[in-house]
Amino acid sequence: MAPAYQPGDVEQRLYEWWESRGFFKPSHPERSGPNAAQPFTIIMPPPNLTGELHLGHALVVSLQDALTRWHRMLGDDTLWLPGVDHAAIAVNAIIERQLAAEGKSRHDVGREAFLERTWTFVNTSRSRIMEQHRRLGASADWEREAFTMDTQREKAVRATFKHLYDDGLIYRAERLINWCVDCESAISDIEVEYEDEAGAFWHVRYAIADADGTPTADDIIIATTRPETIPADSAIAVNPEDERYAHLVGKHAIVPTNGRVIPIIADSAVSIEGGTGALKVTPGHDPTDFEIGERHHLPIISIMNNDGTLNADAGQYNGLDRFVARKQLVADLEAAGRMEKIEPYTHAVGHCQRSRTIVEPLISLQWWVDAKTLAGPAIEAVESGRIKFVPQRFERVYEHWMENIRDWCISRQIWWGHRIPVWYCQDNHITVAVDTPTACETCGRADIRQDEDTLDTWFSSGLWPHSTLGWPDDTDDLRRFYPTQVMETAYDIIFFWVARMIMLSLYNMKTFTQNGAVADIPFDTVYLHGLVRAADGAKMSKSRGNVIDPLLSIAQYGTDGLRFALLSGTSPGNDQRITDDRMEAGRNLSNKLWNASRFVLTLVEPGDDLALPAPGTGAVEDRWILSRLAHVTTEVDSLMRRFELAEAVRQARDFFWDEFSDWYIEIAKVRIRAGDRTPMPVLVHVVDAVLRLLHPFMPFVTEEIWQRIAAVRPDAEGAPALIVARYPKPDALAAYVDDEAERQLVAVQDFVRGIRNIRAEKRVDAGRWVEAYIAAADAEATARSMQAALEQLARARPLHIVASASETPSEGVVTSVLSIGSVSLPMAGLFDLDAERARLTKQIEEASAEVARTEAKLSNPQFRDRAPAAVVATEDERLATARTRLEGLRASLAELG
RNA sequence: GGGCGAUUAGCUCAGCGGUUAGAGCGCCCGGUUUACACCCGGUAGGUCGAAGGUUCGAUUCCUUCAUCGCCCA
Repeated sequence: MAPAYQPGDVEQRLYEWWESRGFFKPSHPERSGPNAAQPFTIIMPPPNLTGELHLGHALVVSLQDALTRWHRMLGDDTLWLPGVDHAAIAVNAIIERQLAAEGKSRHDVGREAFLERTWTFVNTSRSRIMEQHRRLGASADWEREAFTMDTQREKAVRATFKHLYDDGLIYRAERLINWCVDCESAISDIEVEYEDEAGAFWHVRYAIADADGTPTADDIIIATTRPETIPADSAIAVNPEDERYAHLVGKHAIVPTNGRVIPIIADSAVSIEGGTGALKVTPGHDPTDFEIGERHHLPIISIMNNDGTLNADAGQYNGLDRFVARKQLVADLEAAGRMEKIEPYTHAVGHCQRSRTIVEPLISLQWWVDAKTLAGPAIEAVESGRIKFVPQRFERVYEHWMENIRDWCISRQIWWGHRIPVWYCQDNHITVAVDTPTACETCGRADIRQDEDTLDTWFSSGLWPHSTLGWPDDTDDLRRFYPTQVMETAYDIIFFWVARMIMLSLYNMKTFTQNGAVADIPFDTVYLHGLVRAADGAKMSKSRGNVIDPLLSIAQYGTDGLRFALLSGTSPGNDQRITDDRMEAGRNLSNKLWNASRFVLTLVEPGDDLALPAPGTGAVEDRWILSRLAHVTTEVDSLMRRFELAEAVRQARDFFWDEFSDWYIEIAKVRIRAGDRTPMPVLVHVVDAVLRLLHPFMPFVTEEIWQRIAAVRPDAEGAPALIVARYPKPDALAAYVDDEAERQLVAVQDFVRGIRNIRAEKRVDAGRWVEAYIAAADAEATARSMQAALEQLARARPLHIVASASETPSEGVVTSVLSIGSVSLPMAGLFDLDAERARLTKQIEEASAEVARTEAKLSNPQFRDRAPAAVVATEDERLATARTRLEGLRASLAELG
């Protein structure tokens, strides 16, 4: 084995081997009998196919792969199903940009050629993002890889559309929608992002009309942030409580740009404090105004074209771009003396999530999903606890959103995506079908044409938990793996994915049963992770130029190093910062695992008996490390069950590095050099167990080493690879828990540290051997049994082990009094009486403080009465220990004279 | 406007009712101890954002406030 771990030599080879052996596929179809396995399924939330691999993906893969590998090792029938999302608007825009570069529009080339071109792009892009996922070690079942646009998913989309339509939950209606001028498409409410922008409140003076509609001298001033919509005004509204305008309600005003007469109405939606208190009402271009318009039966005037220019209804502004029109209109109002004042004003402006351009509310005929009806069961599923969120606080975010949900606009005016499965005949009869129809359902005419629009990408993503398993067909996968166990995604995606997956799955799967019970939920746990931020806490983005390329990190630190960094830094629902330090720590851990294992492997000799000793037998340090392993195994198990992956990996790491490597191996070395082979089974066993514990987090280095371990000690169950070997089970190790051995080893560590401490303090050369005394108290037998190891670790020879401090010399020795016993080093020439006195005095102060603190606590009758007995007992014990130590220190000081 | 999160050692973060509050990195001191310098040994470093309250006991629970960030309207 090489003296340092080289991830580059290992990763690709192992990955290909795992995949070729079929280890990524679910392996335990048996659900009853002795080998019964329960299913564990994670459906990968589909990454956007245009995406370049970033650290967000790396975190997703690290988390989902860790959960998957853990469950696979637990023996579950484990499936991690990968897939890709077709990212309709993004891809459509890319192809349109390509065409634009050639001086063409999509309309020039036509739908068919456009889609042909799109598919070519999609097929290459798709494989790249999944290839990159493989580099991260994703143990997903690639044979089941799904795509939101493939045939099976298309079938699911059409079936869902038809069912919803037949149930009256999908309808077509003309309503105010969010229009993206750049995408030339409607987008849904959640695809609009609001950003504060510096704008203005334009205060415009509208003349009051008399009964004939002629302007009077009287007027009313409105404040607007969107003067270009003035030609579309339908009314002026004031608050009914607003006394300033009470006399004008019921009268009429004149639209300054075109002289149209509009009513002045009272509506409580108008804020008295906002602006001038008088609001121009433009139902065709503002959602609030649209609602006011509905209440007052106002006409809806639409003055904008789909490309953001104004239309003929805008009069003289016909043909102008919306921003040009605004400037022109403001200039005209100023010229006409209608502009009272212009006030700087910062307000939230809606932008298209994709194109970043300002969204226009426009009236448009679109397809809608009745989200309110679907939300009912979706709320119930979470409130009843059938679906749980980790961390739980996001349940409230989810419920709040669901309770206030509005109908979902699902049609898009772009070509890439699932074309709406609706056909119209000449008489505009509607036919909705799963299989492409040849005639109108109503009148039988054959000349039908399909709706030109496509569906929101998230409509197909919302079906993902069941469409990937073969729904609407009755498939083995669906019966075997639905409902899934975990949906793991980022918290900022709750509304996009999680909410819609829950709504649509509950709807489609409402009659699905498992073992005779309704099994409609898509997953029982939603695990939400946070954002990966740059080292300075900033969000990573291309425009900031602070993006870390995971592939470069992998090249530098190994996949395991990167995964360790991401996994040890994540806690449910919280953002994390990624730094080189953390990845370095991961690389170092890989190397430490490699070297510790390499060392153990070089020690193994052909004749060694590698069977673990029975519980309670063997050397005290063997019992100690096995007891610690049992504790760590239990701890990791319970942390994993609570999705505390970072803490689990830390515990495993700390055990391996601090206890096993720094102490157990060092102690075992001494025994082995003396010809004692009994540490061998313990060494091999602990390395094996640590590799198992860490495999879900750092799959490559652990597998690479484990293969060599298995070569000298084959897996008890014959597993050919760590990826399919058994995870350490807490109950199997419970018998090895040994409190007394742990207590004894704490004393041993204290002896060694005590001596090292004095050596460092007295500047004894690191390589020099010194004489030392250990007054071991009730760890005497242990100290004697470990004499050689103690000598080596403390570099102390001759080392005298005695029962109590009274048996050590008192002249010229430097002493440390420990919780159990004490150590002292004869210092001869180096001994400085004053320094020693000062040292002991300082320690006495600390010990006295501790005694005083503990005494105060224990002498409080309230504490004795009300604190749990176990806590009181701990304090009693602490006091006794502190007193003993204090006495020892005082005795040492007294002996100095 | 409503809600959520964060605030702990120089940095990044654990801990979330009961030890003298921990880790990694960094700093300082010492190391060619035959697994590992991607390492080993030893130090230093914190009134746990502020103020109240509950409790025998608060970094941990409650209230208010401050700063930063996010979500919703």
